[in-house]
Amino acid sequence: MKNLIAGINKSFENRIRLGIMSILMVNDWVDFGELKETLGVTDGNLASHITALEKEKYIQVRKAFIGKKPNTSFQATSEGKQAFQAHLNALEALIKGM
Amino acid sequence: MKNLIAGINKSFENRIRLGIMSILMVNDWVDFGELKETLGVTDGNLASHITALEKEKYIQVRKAFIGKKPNTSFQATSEGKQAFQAHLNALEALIKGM
DNA sequence: ATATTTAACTTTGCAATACAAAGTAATTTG
DNA sequence: CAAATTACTTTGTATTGCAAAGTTAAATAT
Repeated sequence: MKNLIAGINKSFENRIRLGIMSILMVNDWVDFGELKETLGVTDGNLASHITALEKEKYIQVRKAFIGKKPNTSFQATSEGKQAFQAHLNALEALIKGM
Repeated sequence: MKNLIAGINKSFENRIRLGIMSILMVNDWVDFGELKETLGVTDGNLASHITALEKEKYIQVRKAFIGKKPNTSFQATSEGKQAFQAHLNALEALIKGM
């Protein structure tokens, strides 16, 4: 029984960030509005969590226009997917016992 | 894709609390020292997380003497096990996608 | 019999985090 | 021109997390 929580990634501890990454693991280019609605958070709160994940280079941003409306969408980077998968593995190892 | 993170239990978001509960899911009456060593945390920090879980009635405490040394050990309550299992289920649902 | 050690905290103090709410900017639609 | 929409940013506050130091009580070493 050693180093049990070492693999847990601080960046993914928060449930909103956990939610964002989960969504982006299986969906490409999900936009701000959809994330916001899916997670049920305020836009300011979502924006700050997104910024945090961006800083770690776990997600990347694309700004575009859909029709005439501005649209910001997000994708997990391969680094992000890798790190998140590692986090999930650590979680699983933790749960399944030592 | 709805209510994705609703089942995530705030009490288990923190990795130390996650670690404590994981250990107590499969081990009965684990003592302070072992938790501390296994998780690699300071005693003050561990104590505070334990207090938090205790307040939620997710774990219970037993104070005893082993030989002549005082010994405090912990067990997950059935409420705690249930709540933690629900948390894990929520995590799994989240990860496996909607 | 003092002094030190050990276990398990508690307190202190500070830095980081989380979040809502309000404010902002650049369109676009009424 | 006014109101709405998108996507933020800023502000302010409350909570959390954590290390380090202090505390208590009993145990052991000198």
